[in-house]
Amino acid sequence: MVEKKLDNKFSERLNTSGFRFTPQRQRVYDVLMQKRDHPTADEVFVRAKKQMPEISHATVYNTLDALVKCGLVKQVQLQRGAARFCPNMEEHCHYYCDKCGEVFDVPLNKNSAMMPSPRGFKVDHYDIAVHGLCADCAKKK
Amino acid sequence: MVEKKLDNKFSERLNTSGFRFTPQRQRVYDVLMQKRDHPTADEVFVRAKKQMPEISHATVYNTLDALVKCGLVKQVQLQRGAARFCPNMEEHCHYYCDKCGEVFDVPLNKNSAMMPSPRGFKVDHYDIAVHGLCADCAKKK
DNA sequence: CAAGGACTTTAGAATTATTCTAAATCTTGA
DNA sequence: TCAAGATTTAGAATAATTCTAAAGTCCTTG
Repeated sequence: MVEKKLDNKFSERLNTSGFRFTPQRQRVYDVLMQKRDHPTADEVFVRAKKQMPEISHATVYNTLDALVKCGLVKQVQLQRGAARFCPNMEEHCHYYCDKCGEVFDVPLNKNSAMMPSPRGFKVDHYDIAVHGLCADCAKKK
Repeated sequence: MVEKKLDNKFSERLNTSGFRFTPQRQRVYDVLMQKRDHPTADEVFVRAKKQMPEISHATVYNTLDALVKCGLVKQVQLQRGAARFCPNMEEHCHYYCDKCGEVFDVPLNKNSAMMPSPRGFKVDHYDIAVHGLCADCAKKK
């Protein structure tokens, strides 16, 4: 029971939040790390299936929730419809093109602390999106 | 055709974006103004129905979209699931309690300009949410 | 090793949120 | 007044997510 501890960071992180390591969870996390384009749960499902054809829809949803709870992944809700997922845990904000749907991360300097703090509110995390047109779409318009 | 122009700000704003004034749109907007608790489209529908029983679901959705396009209302996506709507067009951010779901606006000082600007990206608007626990829920925990 | 328990996965059903469709109605300008 | 275009409506359709029940896995204890 002791020797599996050092498996890797990923497995440790799951464990400390009370989750077990499973191949499905590894696979979902790998999918997110491999192509960092902020896929939806369904896109993750499709990609995960390529190497693990028997994985189910529900597992992908459950896993994404678990990873969010572990602090391994961020859930991003940029518009109505499907949530997107992002394994970049650095402090950053999302630039979102309302035309083509492209999303990209922009690191955030420390001064995000400029946010006012209503008394008593216990901040968990900030969620900052910038909507507009990406360079390409802006040109075309 | 001329004398309706000065109806009110609301109607003007619709017109300048190519929308017509309709009683349904007025009603939906009134609902948002009367109770500023960031209702979902469905909650708006229920409230609107009280004084306008024949209003339809689709109209509420269409209207909310129209109001967002006019710049009269903001759409807020704080979590998975239903979008919420907010008639406060001042620069502000949303504090959201992940436990009880309460949302409140906090005005934002001018220094929101601190946001980095990737070259070529044409910013339309910022969308800033702060997740955590409201004072009440933080106490209980 | 066997049994029990907790956690996880799976397929598919169910639910929720939103969008679409087609027909009816309304408004506006010619 | 008429035609075009916008709007509304009920209900169907779609999309996104959650739920359910059964089966599988892994660990711990006897």
